Amino acid sequence: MDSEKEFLKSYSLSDYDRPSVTADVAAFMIRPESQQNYRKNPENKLLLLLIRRGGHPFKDMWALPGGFLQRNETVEQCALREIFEETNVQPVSILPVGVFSEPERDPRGWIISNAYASVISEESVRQTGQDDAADAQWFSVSFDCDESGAYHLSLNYADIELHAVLAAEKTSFGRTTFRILDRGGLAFDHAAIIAAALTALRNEAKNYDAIFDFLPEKFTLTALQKVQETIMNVSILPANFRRMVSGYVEETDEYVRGEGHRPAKLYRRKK
Amino acid sequence: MDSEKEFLKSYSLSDYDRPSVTADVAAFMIRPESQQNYRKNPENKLLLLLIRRGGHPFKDMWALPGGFLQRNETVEQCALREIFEETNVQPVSILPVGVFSEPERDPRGWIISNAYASVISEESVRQTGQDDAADAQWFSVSFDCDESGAYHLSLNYADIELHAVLAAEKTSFGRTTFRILDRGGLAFDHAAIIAAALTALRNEAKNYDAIFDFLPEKFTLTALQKVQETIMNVSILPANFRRMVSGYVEETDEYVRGEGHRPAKLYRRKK
DNA sequence: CAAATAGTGTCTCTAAGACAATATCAC
DNA sequence: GTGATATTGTCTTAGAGACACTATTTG
Repeated sequence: MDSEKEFLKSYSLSDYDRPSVTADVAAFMIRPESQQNYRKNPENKLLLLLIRRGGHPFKDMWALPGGFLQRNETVEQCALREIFEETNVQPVSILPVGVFSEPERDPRGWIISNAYASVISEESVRQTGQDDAADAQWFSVSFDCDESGAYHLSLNYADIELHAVLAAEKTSFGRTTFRILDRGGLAFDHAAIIAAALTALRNEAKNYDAIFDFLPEKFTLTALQKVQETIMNVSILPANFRRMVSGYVEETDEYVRGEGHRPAKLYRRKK
Repeated sequence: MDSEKEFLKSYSLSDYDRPSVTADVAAFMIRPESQQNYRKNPENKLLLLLIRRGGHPFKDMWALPGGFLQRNETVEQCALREIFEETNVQPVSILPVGVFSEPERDPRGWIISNAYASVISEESVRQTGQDDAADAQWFSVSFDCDESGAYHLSLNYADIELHAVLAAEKTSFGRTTFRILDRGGLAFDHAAIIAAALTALRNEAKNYDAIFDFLPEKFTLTALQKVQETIMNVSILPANFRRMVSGYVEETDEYVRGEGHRPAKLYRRKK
């Protein structure tokens, strides 16, 4: 073991060329949109946090929050730190999406990105009173495939509309990666990262793992169902949804009253 | 755009501290073990490629093949390159397993690892006539959970037996990560990487995506079933397995004869 | 009572597990 | 014929989709 100590003392990593490493986070939130009819339940909108770039490159374009990996932290911790710095919210869960390391992906040089998706509850953002800096905004998201097989990612905030076009490429093990055809106002390769993050999020939502973190601790089953429908972009019959999530939730004693219709029991995530 | 060019000219990444980045690959293969009775079909063994470390740190311990990311390649390309350098086989498919970036994971300094699992057919290894260097060997793998919840990873080659013990930790989105309790002769945090790779591989095998690459282009359904059983560590009734994979394979005109029992039709992966 | 959601019951259909039965070869 | 695998058919069961129905509240 002496020889190992000796070896490490003389060992230097500086001979090798090293990339800069970042963590970029696609932070999602779901916001209820109130209806005209007071009796109707609100519809949901899926939102994604974007930051307007203040400097070059891609100045004034929109990008995912992210930053450089620091010594003494893991890439997961870096992702959590970046999200907290932007939103003042500590997300409960982050989901690894992939590593983006195309040599030419960043004009500043050799920078590889570890991408994560994270889920933030609308309640926690409202409570922390996030300062509405003009350079950080929640964009509503739509992501669909057209007849020709091209994927369209639309992001909207106020009168700002970003529209990226991507091609899906099958890779090994049934995975898909996205190639950017038109980055549509998004910086770097972030359109491809967002597409991958949405795909990962939908995959997780299949087994109800990704949906609870969008909501407060106690929720109605209808609210949970709307979250699921918003993420997966499908519609589900209430009877079937209740049966399917019944194993993942438990009742509380509380009800939501005063909505112009039958009160709904509040549920909690099981275990 | 002039100002962007100007900015990039003066931009330097060298102000930031940067980690070294590696790709480490858990390369799996399945080898048929011939039986006493010539009439019986062979049993399968799951094998993993390990390299004996020639230098410090962890000198003489066993490690996954891997190496430093080079400029002008992606981490996937780096993983493929490393596998090719060790086996002379170009694997068809690699599966991202995760990023391992604990600050203290490598005594040489700040080195983060991108882990991949890959699948190699026994046929391709046999054809390329891999040189049996004593420092690169295929170990048979067993990975199980005991009653107390601890995971045991056993790797065997000839009289070498490595036995690592790990604890599973639930993380967000129903994912599990492994913490090493006893690294059992494996270098660095590679026991945890191997555990994560096996978990990822089993997940992919569920939808029959991971099993075809273990076999040559044409195969019998029984051979395919044995691969599935070996990876998932379960046993399946032949009638049911045939029904389940029927959508993923297509017949050929060829048969395997001379095995002491009814000839089996050869199949091919569909599309 | 009307409008809306909350919640239950049940029929059907599909896919997987279990198992019985038949087919076909080498020796 | 014997012993092995190859292959097919069918009964059962679990879970998801469809849909009809009841329950409860506000205005």
